[in-house]
Amino acid sequence: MAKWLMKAEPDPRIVKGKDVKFSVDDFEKIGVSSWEGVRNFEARNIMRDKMKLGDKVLFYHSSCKSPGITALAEVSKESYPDYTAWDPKHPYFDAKSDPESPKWYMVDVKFNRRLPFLVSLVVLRALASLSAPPSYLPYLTENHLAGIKSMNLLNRGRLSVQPVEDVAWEAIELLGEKGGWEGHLDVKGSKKTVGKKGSDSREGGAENHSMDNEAVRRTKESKNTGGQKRKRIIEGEEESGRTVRRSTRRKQGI
DNA sequence: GCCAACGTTGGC
DNA sequence: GCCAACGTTGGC
Repeated sequence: MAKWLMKAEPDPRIVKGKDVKFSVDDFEKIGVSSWEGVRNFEARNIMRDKMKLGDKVLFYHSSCKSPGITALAEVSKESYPDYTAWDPKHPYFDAKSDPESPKWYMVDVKFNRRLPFLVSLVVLRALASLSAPPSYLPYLTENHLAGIKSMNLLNRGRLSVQPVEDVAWEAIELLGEKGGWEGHLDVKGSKKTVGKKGSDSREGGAENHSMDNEAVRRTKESKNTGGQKRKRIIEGEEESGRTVRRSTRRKQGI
């Protein structure tokens, strides 16, 4: 059984007069949701070709105060055309998608359970900067740490539907279940830079002298330093002509 | 609100 | 088929 991570936006955002937010609260309430609105070929291909019934899903909060993994879910229906692309009134309308040969696909995902601890992006980045599992997370193995380091989430920020390795899944599940980094990793560290905008962004105020917070800071400084240019071949398809460009978001399916 | 990263488009 | 320009993503 394969494993995946899927992003959604928990904060309200109006597109074409409709709110496209979809939070873990919404998800839990609704139980099962279609995953419409993905307008990126690689993510689409994963949903269309790879995601199978019963596959496990990490539910991720994106574009919000504390981005991170909030819940576990699973695929409850395999791919079918994303019909929202055909409705001109819909936020995710795409004039290039034709019911006769659908361009965009989606799956249904079923809410399983919340993680007691938010496994935030900040925490994951901080852990990924360590060379060994920290002593305050005794359940975290070297393999887990390696799994975290190689997560698409950390290395390919913009892919909204992405594969997750078994060992990374296990690490996330343990972290979300057990926590244990409080007081060690500066989770509130996602706060704004105090003072000037733009230029020299340090981490907000806090005089963090612990090794762990040092890890957080270092991570932030060395962030996505572009680096390797990658060429990504999206198997199977070249699309021509202009399309709706949104690629990551989705709307709530009510 | 800013802006780096990067996916997509389209001119050549 | 390359690559500059463009527009979006999404963390901060």
